[in-house]
Amino acid sequence: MQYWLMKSEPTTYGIDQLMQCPKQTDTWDGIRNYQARNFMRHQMTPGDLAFFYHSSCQVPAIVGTMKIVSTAYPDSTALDPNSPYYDPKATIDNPRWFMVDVQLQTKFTQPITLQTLRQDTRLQSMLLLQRGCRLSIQPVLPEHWQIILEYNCS
DNA sequence: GCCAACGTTGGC
DNA sequence: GCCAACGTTGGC
Repeated sequence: MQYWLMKSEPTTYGIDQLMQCPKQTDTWDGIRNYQARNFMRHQMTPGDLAFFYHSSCQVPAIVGTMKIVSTAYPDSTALDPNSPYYDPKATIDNPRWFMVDVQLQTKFTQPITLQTLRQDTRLQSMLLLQRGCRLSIQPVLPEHWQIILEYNCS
C-alpha cells in the first residue's frame, strides 16, 4: 500500500468535479508524462491513497484525498481525435498512455496550501516542494502523509 | 503574464 | 547518442 500526490488544474478538473461523479469515482486521464505514467502502470495498486492537489491556480493546495480503485489501463483520450489529450502516436496495440480510476475519499474543510506545506520543516524533502518539480503523479512518504493529514484536524 | 526549470523532438 | 530548439509546467 502506497501513498501518492496527484496534480490537476482546477480550471480543467477540480475536486468538486470528482465529488459530483457517480460513486464519486472517475478516471484520472490525460497524463502525458512518462515518469508519471510509469508510476501508475507499475507501482499504483487499488487501495493506495492519494492527495488531490490543485496546481496552477490562485492558491495551490492539497484539497482532499482519493483512493485508487483500479489498476492502470489504456487512456482512451489518447485515441480520441476530438480530445485535447489526443496523441496521434497512440494506437490500440500500443496505447502509450495509461490511466487509473480514483474515488474521492475526503474533501478537506480547509485546503492545505502550498505555503503551509513549505513552512513545515518536516516536509522539506517532499518532491512537491523541490525546485522545478513538475511531476504530476508522485509518491508520498507515509510519514509525510500523516503529517499533512494532521493539518486537516487542526 | 513572466520566466525558470524541465521534458521532448529531431537533425546530425 | 548529442544537443539545440522548442513546448510545457507551475509558482509567483
